Amino acid sequence: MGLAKTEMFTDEQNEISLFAKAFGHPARVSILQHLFKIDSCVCGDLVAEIGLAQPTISQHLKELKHLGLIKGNVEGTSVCYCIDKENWAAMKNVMATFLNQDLTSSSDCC
Amino acid sequence: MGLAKTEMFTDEQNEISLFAKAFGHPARVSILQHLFKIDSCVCGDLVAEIGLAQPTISQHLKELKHLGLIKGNVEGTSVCYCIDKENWAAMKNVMATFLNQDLTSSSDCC
DNA sequence: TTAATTAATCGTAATATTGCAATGAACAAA
DNA sequence: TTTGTTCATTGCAATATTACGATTAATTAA
Repeated sequence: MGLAKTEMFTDEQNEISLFAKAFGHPARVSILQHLFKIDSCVCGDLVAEIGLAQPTISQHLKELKHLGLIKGNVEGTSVCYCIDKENWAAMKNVMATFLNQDLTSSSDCC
Repeated sequence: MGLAKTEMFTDEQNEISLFAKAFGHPARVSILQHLFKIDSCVCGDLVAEIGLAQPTISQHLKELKHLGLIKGNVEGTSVCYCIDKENWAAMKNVMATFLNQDLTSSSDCC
């Protein structure tokens, strides 16, 4: 159905999956890496950097902004996007907890 | 179009997004957490644990297995699934590199 | 004002994902 | 053998995602 039944999962599970979904497209991974690299950016640069049309980039930026991972400031006719480092750190904690589960257990059973 | 143009991104970006996509559904997050928790590999107890139909769980397991994050051994009529810890560790390295990008830079620009 | 620039939004087509009923395959016990 | 159990696969319907042309909104410069 394409519909995730969020009510049957914990808040943590839903949060992890929402963050993961944001990284689940190479264009968004690329956008985030680029924003980290140059430390500040405008949308037009991203359109040139990544080979997708301007509305497509804008749509990906909107998703990342909605999740709080980036923020955008209007500067004249252009918009300055950058990583929201506070929220990024919070997201990283959530993801790290999930990814580091294996530290507690030890042996392979199968 | 729903089609990711993988050829315009780096192998690393595509790999990150593939792993992230696997975690982009709460059911798969829940399956992985459960497999970690009970450590001894359960089988279709997952169907009881999570509130989804057996074919749905089986489909999610197939995706996780295809990515190498879990492995399954047939034991009589049941199948024993567990985390592939070696591959999990490799995945964790890839994801950690992506998530820890912010450690190098410092100041917020916007 | 007008023109140029930049990015968001709208509308829509193509594709992907999710979920499950029905069925099938493999195995164990009777 | 027959029956029951467990899980995979098939086939579909419902929904979500992705991409982009066309347009709009906001701003700057002339």
